[in-house]
Amino acid sequence: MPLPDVVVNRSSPVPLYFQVAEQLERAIFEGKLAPGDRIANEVALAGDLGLSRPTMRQAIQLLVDKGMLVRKRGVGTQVVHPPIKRTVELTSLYDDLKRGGRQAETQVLDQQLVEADEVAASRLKVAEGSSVWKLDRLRTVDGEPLALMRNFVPAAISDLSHVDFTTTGLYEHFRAGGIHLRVAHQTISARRAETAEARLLGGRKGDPVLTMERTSFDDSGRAVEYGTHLYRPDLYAYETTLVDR
Amino acid sequence: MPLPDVVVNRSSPVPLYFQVAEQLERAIFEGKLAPGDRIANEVALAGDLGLSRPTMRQAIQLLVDKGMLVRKRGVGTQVVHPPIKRTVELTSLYDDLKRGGRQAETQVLDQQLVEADEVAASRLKVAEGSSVWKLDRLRTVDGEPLALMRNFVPAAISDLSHVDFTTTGLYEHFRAGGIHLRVAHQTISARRAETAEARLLGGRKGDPVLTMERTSFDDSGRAVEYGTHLYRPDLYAYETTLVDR
DNA sequence: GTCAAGAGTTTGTTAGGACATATGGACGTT
DNA sequence: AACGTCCATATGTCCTAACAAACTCTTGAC
Repeated sequence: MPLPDVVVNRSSPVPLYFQVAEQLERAIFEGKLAPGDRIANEVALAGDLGLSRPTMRQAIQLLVDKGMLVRKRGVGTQVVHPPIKRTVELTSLYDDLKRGGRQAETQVLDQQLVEADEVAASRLKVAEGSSVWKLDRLRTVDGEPLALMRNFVPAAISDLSHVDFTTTGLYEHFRAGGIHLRVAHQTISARRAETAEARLLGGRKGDPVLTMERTSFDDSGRAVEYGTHLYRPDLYAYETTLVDR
Repeated sequence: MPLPDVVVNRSSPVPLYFQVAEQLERAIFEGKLAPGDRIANEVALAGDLGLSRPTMRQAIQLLVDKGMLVRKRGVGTQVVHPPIKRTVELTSLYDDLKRGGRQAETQVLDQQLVEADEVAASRLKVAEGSSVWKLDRLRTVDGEPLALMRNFVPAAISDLSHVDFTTTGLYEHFRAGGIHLRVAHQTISARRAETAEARLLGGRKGDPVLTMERTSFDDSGRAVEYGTHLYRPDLYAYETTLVDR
């Protein structure tokens, strides 16, 4: 019965369940816990670590939600995760790339205040014709065009007039302004690139592009951002982990 | 302070937290709780329903994880969800369409035992050359070709020899056989259709197609199914809700 | 030998209580 | 008028405790 060497620090401000989850996650990524391995039962684990069972359960639940562990009543908890990639989080492409250590660059094509059209207004739940920021960017990685991104942000949410988006990601700007993104709805599909799009993405008219439409909400439930993005499918794929509860 | 009329049935086998979550979810979908509304605090809600606070929290947490509610410490819990579509669950396309009340039909193009090639073997974590079922299907909706699906299932997991996939979905077959899918890894992108693919999907060579690669794991952590699917992007889009924890 | 009943194991659900911490507004000071 | 402090509020974390339900394995009957 593999029982990883986890230790908790009670004087740390980091929640106990989170400390445990982090260490278990690391153990799985490092291969100390291999897929198929069963971990000790909750009661024993809690006892060994000097924690209560609910706290131990909370730690395990976090990893279950990430798709790294599965529980079965009467049986135990087993490792599933094939150590490929971390769960998709609510971050922007910019953050993703930056963490991956790749040379991401952004070109701002357009950045101005416009009147919201019907689609943007309905997605952002603002009145048609109201003031929204329009932001067109081209993202390149290692010199290669990767994504063409168009975003709308209600003027009431944030002022983008003096923000330099060649060095700052949109989500990064929100975080700095105290706006905490919590939920996003996404729709992913594909279509042919139009002439202007293809030129910017370094391809030809009619090339297939991956399309993503996204609306993000903050911790007050306000719609904060609506975007339509185009990706070059030969350079980008969208990865997710689904977990059944 | 909107406080929905929720009632719990203690003699029901359905967990209390789930009963509460279901009714809150319905209230949101029916518009009784509008986006932006704040619900009563956990302690009051628990008291009114005769539940303990942990149970009430569990109910709310379920909806927070679904992206329908957001919590803010010191402030309260608010409704986010724009009542568009339910969360993406770990179901197959067949289930999705069936629930949508559309006329989904399946044509089995190929269904045989083959030796696992390198890719399938590595995804399914079986030895290269070992026995796997190969299943090629064409899904049509309302008479229109929608998806071309290729799936591999290890022979050790399930015997597909006598299964009629024109009437049974793959996931449905797993459930009937006592295999419970828990986690799936997906990669979504796009490319041009090849000649044979385009013909089956009712288009032309070079048409853009949405591609999805998926590996599913059951509640023992076993890889159960690996599939590569092609979708017609004019008829299908992949929708998700991301939630930041 | 086969199958069913029962015991043991492990997660699932629920309760009740306590203290911590972030938020926002009220109030008072500068 | 602007700023900072304090307090009420609501969620976040953690604990102890108990019983329920699902699964596995062993035991016993036929």
